[in-house]
Amino acid sequence: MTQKNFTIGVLANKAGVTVETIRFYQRRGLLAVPVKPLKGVRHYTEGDAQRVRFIKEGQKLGFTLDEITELLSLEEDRHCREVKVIALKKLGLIRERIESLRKMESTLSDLVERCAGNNDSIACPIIESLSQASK
Amino acid sequence: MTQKNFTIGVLANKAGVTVETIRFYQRRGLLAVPVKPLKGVRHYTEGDAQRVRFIKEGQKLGFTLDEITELLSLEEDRHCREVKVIALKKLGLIRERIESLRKMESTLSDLVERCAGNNDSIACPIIESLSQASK
DNA sequence: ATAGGCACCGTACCCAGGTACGGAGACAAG
DNA sequence: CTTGTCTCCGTACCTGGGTACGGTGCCTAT
Repeated sequence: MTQKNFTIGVLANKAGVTVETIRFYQRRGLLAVPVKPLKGVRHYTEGDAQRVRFIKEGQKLGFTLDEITELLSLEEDRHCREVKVIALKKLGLIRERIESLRKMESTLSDLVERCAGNNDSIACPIIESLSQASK
Repeated sequence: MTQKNFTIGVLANKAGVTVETIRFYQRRGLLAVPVKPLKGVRHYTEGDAQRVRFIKEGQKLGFTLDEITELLSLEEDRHCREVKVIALKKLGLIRERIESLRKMESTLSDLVERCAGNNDSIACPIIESLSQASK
């Protein structure tokens, strides 16, 4: 379980990232740097691989590395409440971003629809709209 | 119309950005640098203010500065077709982003719902999910 | 014992869209 | 005519999440 059994390159491979990314996570404090024997290279465990996968899953849900650091610190013991708070905040942010993009989508699709797309029309509605600066 | 009438600070104010931003747009080639009289400061026109507002409107619709540069170059004459192509590409990207965020939102809201939020439960579904690394 | 391939480490660079700093010149008010 | 506020200009820095480089050390197979 605590057995150190593979090198950084193998760890990177197992977790689906590059060696540079592992080292980057170590610098960011997301991943511990294992003790280096006076002669030889550092050794990593299955737990390290699991941790990197946790980070990647967190990113897929939209969490930043700072948030993931916090989530990792809440991994052990019962911290459901704290975790839920972080998740709800992220959920709110995601919904805001969706709403903001939805507005862009709506305006832009309307403009595109109104744009003939031939170069004959009096004026391009898209250009017109940008020039209006309606605020 | 072509009358040069105000300074960079006034331009920034009119357009709702900072002086630094104006200078940044000049470096990026979005905005021309007016001739500087041998003695004195550069002067800007209402057209410059209009152009900065165009840039800001473009950003609100999700366009990058590079895309806005292109849109600005298509402002004059009839380039409706080319403009529409750019807008459609952007629209596609926005829709992709919405879809990606929607998936996050769905997964995360499901997890949040399943999370009791008290620290008593056996295991936090959110932490569990991140640890699964289901890919 | 030596060659090739990793590991180690510090540091610099990438993207986008700015923001900040600092010295020097210009200009308007008092 | 001096003081204070702009302007001008080059350059460095910021966020986030990495990617790249280059010299050296270590390990393994031949």
